[in-house]
Amino acid sequence: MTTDPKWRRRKTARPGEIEAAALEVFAERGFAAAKLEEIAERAGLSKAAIYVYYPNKTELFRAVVGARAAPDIETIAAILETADLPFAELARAMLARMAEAMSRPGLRSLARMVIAEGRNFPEIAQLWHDGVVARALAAMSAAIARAQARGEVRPGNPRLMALSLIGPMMLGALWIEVMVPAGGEPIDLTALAAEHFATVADGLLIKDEARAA
Amino acid sequence: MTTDPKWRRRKTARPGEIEAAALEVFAERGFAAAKLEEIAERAGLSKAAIYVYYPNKTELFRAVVGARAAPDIETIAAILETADLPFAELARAMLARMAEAMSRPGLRSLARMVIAEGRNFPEIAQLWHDGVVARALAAMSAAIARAQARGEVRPGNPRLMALSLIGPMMLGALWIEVMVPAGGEPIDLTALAAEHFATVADGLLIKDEARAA
Amino acid sequence: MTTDPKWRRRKTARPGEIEAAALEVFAERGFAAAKLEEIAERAGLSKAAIYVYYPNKTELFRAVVGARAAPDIETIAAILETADLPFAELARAMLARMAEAMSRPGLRSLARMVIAEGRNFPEIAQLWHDGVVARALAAMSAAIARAQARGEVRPGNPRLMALSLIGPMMLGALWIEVMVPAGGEPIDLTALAAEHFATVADGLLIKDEARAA
Amino acid sequence: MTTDPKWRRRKTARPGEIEAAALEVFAERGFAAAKLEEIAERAGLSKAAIYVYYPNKTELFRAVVGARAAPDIETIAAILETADLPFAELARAMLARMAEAMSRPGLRSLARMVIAEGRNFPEIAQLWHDGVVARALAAMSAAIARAQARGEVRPGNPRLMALSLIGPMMLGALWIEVMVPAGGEPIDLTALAAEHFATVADGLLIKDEARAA
DNA sequence: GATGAATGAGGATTCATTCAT
DNA sequence: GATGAATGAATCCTCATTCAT
Repeated sequence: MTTDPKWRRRKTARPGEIEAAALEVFAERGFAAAKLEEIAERAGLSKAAIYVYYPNKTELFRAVVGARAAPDIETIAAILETADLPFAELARAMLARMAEAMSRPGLRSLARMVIAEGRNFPEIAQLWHDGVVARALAAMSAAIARAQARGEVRPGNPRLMALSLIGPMMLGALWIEVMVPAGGEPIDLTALAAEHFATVADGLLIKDEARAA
Repeated sequence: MTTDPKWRRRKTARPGEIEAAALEVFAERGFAAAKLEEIAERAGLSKAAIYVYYPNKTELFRAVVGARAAPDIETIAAILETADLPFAELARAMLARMAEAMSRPGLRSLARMVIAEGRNFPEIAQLWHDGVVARALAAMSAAIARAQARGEVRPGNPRLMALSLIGPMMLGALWIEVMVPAGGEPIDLTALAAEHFATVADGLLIKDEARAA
Repeated sequence: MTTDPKWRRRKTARPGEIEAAALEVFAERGFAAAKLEEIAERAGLSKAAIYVYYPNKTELFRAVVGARAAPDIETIAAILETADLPFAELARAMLARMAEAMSRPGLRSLARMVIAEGRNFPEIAQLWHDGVVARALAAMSAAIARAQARGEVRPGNPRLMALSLIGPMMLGALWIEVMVPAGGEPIDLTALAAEHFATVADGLLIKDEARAA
Repeated sequence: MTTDPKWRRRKTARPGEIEAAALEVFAERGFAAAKLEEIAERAGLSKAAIYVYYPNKTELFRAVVGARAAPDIETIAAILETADLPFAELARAMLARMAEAMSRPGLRSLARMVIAEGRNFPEIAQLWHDGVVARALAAMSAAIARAQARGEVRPGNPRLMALSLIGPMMLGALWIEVMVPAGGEPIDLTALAAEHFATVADGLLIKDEARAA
């Protein structure tokens, strides 16, 4: 008759499990509506055990939303800093990478949470601004500016151009997060990346000369 | 005995006042964290009075988030259905109109709220999908398809192209909503619209022929 | 078929009822161990209703322990300030009044609570110090000093003499509060006041023979 | 490999260390508000280790408050039972001893705790009643009765007279415990003992002239 | 219609206590 | 014996909602 222990010491494994469960629940319900009880349940421990690792709900939220996007951002920044590639290659690779990153629900719902709770958690918004969004935007702007200097890209505000590049991928991700569950037509982010690359590289309009030709 | 001006206000004005206050509070705090007490305070009446007009918090939220975007959407759709304009004109006008609409905090925060609460309120996400986003997207896709038929726009998936058009404006709006309060550099949506139009119309890349020339 | 209303508006009556119930429970259990639920029960309302009148447990405690002793103190101070009475009369009357005041459980348990919780609620200790104990002590010291000046009372530190006067009454009250419930022999405070007066009178008074001599 | 000095401490020292820490914490916070964690910290061991020595918080409290006053009581009782001393000497010595005992914070805060928690822990109140207070009171009453029989002390209820003797010292001790931390003027217990002795001596003693007469 | 008063149902947090190591 | 990890049972407090007026 083996005794089934009520619990087992799992000090090192626990924080990860809790954060994973918390990410799920926060993503599903939002910060305020998320119940520690549900997080605890999904993490397979008791409500009180969460307090062994985090002093309160807010800190848990911070830990969950904190820096999780960093790895993805590193990859994208790395691509953009590959200075010797022609800009077209850079842009295509970057969009493809974004499509990939945004296809996984993790980063996507994280981004949605930042949008949702940023007002109530200014430090989290700031964390993401400083650590994620502003960094990505800066890397992209710099790459564009370099390409302009090389004569590959037309003149214009590089920061706004960077928004032109990223915007549709973000919109696609949010669409998947918000509209698809509400019955919206799904979007293939990879296809979007390809189509958007074509648009951004050469424009939508057929040139008059071409038409003329 | 002079009549208290509070009581002269027509009864019919009340729902509008409540919804305005509610929009503010929901936008600032999110659905779950918004308190009816605060809404009532801002609307200048008592918590209980809200229940005269709305059966509960959720219905109030629905009323607030429900159809508010419709007028803006109508304008945009109207532009897009002006069939006889060259696509370039359409796109420029539409982007300018979006910049304008997103410059006012109302629509912007509404959009953010839909993103934030869509998961918890599928019907609201659906309402926005059906009444706002999908309609706008459809109108834009149709305009693109017509332009393709006229030979003004290169071949490609019109829906994805529409996302390329809208995405950056949405991103800009969310940036203003979420990142600027957290210390992010502001964005001029009008400038973004112009720059994005240029990008989308002719692309970022300088053509080899042009370079050669 | 008369409906039995779940509750009735009692705005003005309520605070008093709540404080009475709270005094009981705080006195029985101490601050930390007192449950709002029990207070609510005894006051005949719901836990949440307490929060209509007091923002939290601590404030309720403050309200309960705050100034309740003031009336009794006024009486005692009034006696002591009757400057034209011989000191022996003053002392006898004051001790009798104290016996009376401490015979009612209200003030007695309040005093015990101040002793019990003073460390955890410094402001309450201070409130009692400033409003009750120090005032009484000062009034008594002043009366003694005046009596010394009149040659009725032997020389000596009036403040310490005042403690000699009050101490036994306080001890008697605490005995009733603490030891009697634990099986201690009861004490008749009135008898104690009389006996203590006799003890103290012949010790403080300069003997007639001595004065005569 | 040097032995960690922590482990050299003899096991038997532990209960004492725990009780010392517990006394501190119970005195500072009261029973209910005292946290085992804080006691453990101050005792330099883990919360769980306390359970090796005491089955629960209540028992620890009992152990702490239980018999600690006994030595002091013994001294006082011994003085009082020195039957051959004149009562004036007895009283003076006893008051001086009380002043001394109450000048140390240990006994003083213990007394305060008994007053504070007596209601919630009747057995502790009883323990103190039987082992400390009633014993002291009985010894003192007996001494007074003997002095009355010897004609040194005026007639009257010896028990009430004993309260007259002890009361001011108790009040002084409580003042130091409760009011001084709240900004009250300090009291010199030794001076109080002297002054109170003077007050009480000339009041309790049958005057020489009277005896002579 | 309007509101102040009241409440029930919850949810975060705390802490004495237990258990596996 | 000692402890870090874990938990269950509270308990405070909040807030949407209801009701008598």
